[in-house]
Amino acid sequence: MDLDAVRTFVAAADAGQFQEAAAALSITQQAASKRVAALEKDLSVRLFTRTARGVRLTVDGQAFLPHARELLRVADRADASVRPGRRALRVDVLSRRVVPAVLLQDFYRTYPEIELDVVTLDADVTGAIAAVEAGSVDATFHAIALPARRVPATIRTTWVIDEPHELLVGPRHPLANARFVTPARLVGHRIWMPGMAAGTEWADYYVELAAAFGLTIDVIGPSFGNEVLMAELAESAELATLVGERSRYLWPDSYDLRRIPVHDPMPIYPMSLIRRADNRHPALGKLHDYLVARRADLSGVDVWLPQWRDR
Amino acid sequence: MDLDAVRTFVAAADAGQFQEAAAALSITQQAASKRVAALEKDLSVRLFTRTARGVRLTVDGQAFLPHARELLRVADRADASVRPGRRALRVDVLSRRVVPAVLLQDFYRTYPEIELDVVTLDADVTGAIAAVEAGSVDATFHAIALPARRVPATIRTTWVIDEPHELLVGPRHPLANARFVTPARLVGHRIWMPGMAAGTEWADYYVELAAAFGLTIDVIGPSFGNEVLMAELAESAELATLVGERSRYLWPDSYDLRRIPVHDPMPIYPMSLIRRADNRHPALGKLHDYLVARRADLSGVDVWLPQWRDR
DNA sequence: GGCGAGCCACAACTGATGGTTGTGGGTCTA
DNA sequence: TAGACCCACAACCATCAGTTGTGGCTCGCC
Repeated sequence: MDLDAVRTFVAAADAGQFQEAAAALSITQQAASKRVAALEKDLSVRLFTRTARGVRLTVDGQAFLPHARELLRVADRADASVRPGRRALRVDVLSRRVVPAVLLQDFYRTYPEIELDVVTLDADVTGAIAAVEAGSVDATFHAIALPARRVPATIRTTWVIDEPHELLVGPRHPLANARFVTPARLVGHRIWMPGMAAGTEWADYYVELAAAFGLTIDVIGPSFGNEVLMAELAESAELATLVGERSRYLWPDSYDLRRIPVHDPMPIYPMSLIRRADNRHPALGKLHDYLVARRADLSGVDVWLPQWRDR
Repeated sequence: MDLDAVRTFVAAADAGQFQEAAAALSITQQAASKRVAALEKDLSVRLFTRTARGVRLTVDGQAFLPHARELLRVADRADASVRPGRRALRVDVLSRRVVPAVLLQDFYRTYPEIELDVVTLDADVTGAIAAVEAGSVDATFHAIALPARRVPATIRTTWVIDEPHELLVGPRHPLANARFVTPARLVGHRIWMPGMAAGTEWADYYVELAAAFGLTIDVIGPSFGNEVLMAELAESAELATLVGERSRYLWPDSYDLRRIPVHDPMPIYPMSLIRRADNRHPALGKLHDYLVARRADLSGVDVWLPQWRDR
């Protein structure tokens, strides 16, 4: 199926004749006729009945028309998704399972008319900022809310996310039925964070958290995927892991895992929206305002934040 | 943008290399490379970074990928919409504003996974039945519920809709604030049904209704479109029209029109789902059952039904 | 009734294009 | 260092999508 043929079909259906459709597409009437004939042959169905006054849709043509329009619309959007200047808002997230991705989905549900492309650069903070500076993405999320890190002058950051952490455990774990836990109560328990490459901001966070409260957080061992992690957790009476409150680690509800809130203090993972100061993409402003408005009010709550002193 | 190129792009993104993608599409590696290169040139953007081990998506490629998949999906659906044997359920309605279309939309909302094409044949009952017999549509809706009309043996009909009629008037009409009216109270009022070509089943219905209660229903004059009708109604202190309870005649809420129910008796427009007895399209059964289940229970209600004796 | 207007389809031609084979260059591995 | 593996470029060729030219059909109007 050829998109040009589909375009010609739609134009002809709108115009009611090939002549005018051809003119609109800057081709000859014969070319338009040929295109539609080729499309009809391809679909092995007749789309128009030809009359002396023009063309009229057949039943098949009528059924095909809305699909054809949809096809052209999608093609246009696909084109727009990469066309510099008019492209959709493009936001980088570390993973599609953690908070930023969840918030982006909520944002999209609130403003379905805003074109949004979510990508994962697989880069560290520096790489992501470079991508933002280069303009290949409009925004990214990283934990640079605290003063420890310098960013180029062209980059603007806004602290928009405070993600509380929860303990994720299986039913046989001693804390499985706790209503909440304090960091102090986690001392001695094994907390497992596989697949956390040392040096990433997440690893840094957990290392600092462990140091602050004397916890044992294993970042060793490669991750064999989240499926495996979930299965192991569900089985084990000792293992636990930490996840963001709004992260999506439980889609296959097949595992009987429990999320236990952590209080007093509540470990917060801070994240900023990072964008170029001169990026005037209208949707970017909306996203910024949306995130700011949704930011939780933690005043009065006893929270713990990392310092990232050594970065 | 060429769909074959898009297909190649998706295959290559999935495979991580051109070689394998090309094999899957039964073309040479060089052809695949060329296709993607052409697509990149067309979009004037780089979709892959080429390495010695294969290809990896660029940011643009990553953003483009979901759109590309969607594009192929839509193309497939478009194709299926006319491909005999595997095509979507195709239902004929007289107009997209009257009950059957509304019910089809509800049906689609209930079963979004069912592919559905709504067409308007612009034919009379006989023509519509012929189309159903020929298999060019799977079903149609017409007012042949009553015994007056014979249908071919291959055709099966089920009375599935009882549509009450309401009076539609502007704010200056004397009945504008009535909670309901009886047909008797409509005597002497001018009821306007423009665009009702004599001989259609709708015209027959209104003629019989007028005769039964001594109403004056003007079917004269061509319709200049519903916009004009709505505007005239909104202005006039005399004109009124009748519409089906669930019909969509008010989308531009700009007109201050009121719907007044008609009782004692309630004029009902009966409609049947008409299909071929041997049509085994699974969605057709679902539609049938859905409509039967939604049919209103009018037992105990004083209704008026046409006889269509002269057909 | 005949004639012109308007539209679509077929035919012949041609330049562009998408496919093929052949080959070279690059990187990773043994 | 050789071989495996993958991508890109070049040359070639068949097909195809566009063009112009023409004929047939159906209206509507003198």
